[in-house]
Amino acid sequence: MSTIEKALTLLEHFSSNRPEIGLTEFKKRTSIDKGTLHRHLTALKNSGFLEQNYLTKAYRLGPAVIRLAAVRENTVPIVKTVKYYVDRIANDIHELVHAALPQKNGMSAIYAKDGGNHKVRVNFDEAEILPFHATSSGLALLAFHDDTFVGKILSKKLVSFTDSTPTDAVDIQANLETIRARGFAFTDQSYEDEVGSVAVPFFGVKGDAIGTLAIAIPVSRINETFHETMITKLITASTELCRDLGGQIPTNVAKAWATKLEV
Amino acid sequence: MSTIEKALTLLEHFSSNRPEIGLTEFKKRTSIDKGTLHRHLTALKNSGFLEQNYLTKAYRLGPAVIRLAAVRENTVPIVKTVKYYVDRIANDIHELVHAALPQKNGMSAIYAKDGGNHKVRVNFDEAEILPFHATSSGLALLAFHDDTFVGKILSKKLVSFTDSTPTDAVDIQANLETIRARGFAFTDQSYEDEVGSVAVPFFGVKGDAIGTLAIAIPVSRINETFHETMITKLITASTELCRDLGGQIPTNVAKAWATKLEV
DNA sequence: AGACTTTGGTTCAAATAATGAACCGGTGGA
DNA sequence: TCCACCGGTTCATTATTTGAACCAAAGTCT
Repeated sequence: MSTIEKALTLLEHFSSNRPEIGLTEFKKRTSIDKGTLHRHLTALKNSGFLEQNYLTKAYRLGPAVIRLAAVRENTVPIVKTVKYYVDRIANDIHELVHAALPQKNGMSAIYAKDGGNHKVRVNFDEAEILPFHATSSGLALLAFHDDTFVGKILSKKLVSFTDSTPTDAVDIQANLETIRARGFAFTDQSYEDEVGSVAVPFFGVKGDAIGTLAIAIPVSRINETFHETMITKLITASTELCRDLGGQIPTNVAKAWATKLEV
Repeated sequence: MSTIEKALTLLEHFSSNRPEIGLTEFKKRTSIDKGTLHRHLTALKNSGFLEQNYLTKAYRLGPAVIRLAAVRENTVPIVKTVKYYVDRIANDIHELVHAALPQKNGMSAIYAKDGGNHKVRVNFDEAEILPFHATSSGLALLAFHDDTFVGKILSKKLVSFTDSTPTDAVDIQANLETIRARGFAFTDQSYEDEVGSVAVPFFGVKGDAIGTLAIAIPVSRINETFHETMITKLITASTELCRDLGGQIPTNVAKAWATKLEV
């Protein structure tokens, strides 16, 4: 791993829940030498990717990322495009819908909308990293991503979040096979207790999964017919989304989705 | 300069006008060895900061920046906060208003609104880098930033964009002195022909300039009273903005602004 | 008040990774 | 068929990164 990658990995530790991280805390989280850490953090600071709270000396994300995100969204307007479909489904089924993109260690939600008027809601933190193996988003993406990437993810230690989190690589591989055949993924309390979720991938020009559309809902509200409704909505939206983004739906997925929609 | 900084500098080359850059084009723009460049670009790609157009092999910004920007905005909601004031001024004076943050080599607009119903408009590309020495935003920021930073900027070669671009470091230093006394900056066709602009800084907790509010308008529409109106609007907005962000207006600036508002 | 802990930050010889000139292989004209 | 241009790779040389020990300041306990 190059020095550059090592340094950029540090940025992954920031999230909405952990917006500022001090030198010592970084050391605890990474087991990288303090001297090295300090030099990396300083380099990131000099580049505008970090800035320092001048009182606590803790580091937080800097203004450079704002500009880059604006350029990226100008280049590939994924957030804007995805927003339309997430809103549509959310308003339609009155549940929490989100879209997510893959990062190195999990999916990152780029937009979410809670269309709910229910009392029991799933809480959801944008910019949180959703682990691949424990969420429907993650599984839906892995199923349609290249094998080497999947292998790399599943060879790491798979953290358990609930009693139902799958942590056996072989089981997960089998599940991915099923997901590939079906064209969608679902999980039952594998990441948070009492929460189930359904997800479909959407595809890029190469027919590779570049992101997911997903619905997270309290298990108490799931039943057979609603499950089917959610899947239909997701499939329809993803189909249109792929068209908007110039993406190509792999033929076997297109076939699986078509039979699902007919029923 | 560390390897990390060198690699991150590559990201500065991307903008809305130049969303994709190939290896050879990078080589032309940077005069870094091709082998080194390729390794750096690959490292950035592996970290999700870049991705490759699979047909042309050109690099473009990747999905990692989206997540980081979301976290940053969650931590320090500058874009959201600034939006209110930019919109207010734009709707008020019917001209192009924007807010910008400093990057390494210039200001980057984070939000812009054209409140105009005029035929002649100033065109404006968000995520473009506005050079410090040629724009009112840049000058307003430099005037209230630390001297070492200013020295670094002014010691580089100062590119000329129009016949009126100031390129003499001594002249600019003198101008910065004036801006410090007045509390605002203005330029006359120093970056684009026929375009003038006015800008005020806004301040962080330390009383340091962290960004600017600015108005860009065709010179034909500038006159004495309108000039004064623009400055008043900008000063009022920046004062409120600093309050929202918990920033501290340096006492001499506060004094200069107060006398301006009285008149 | 003084000792101790914890914080961020720095140093410099040893270890390692970055560098770049030359090279490779594919593609698209002329 | 040749040539130019593209992205990408190789490997000996070179320069940077690394990390254990150290420093200084601020807080905290006795």
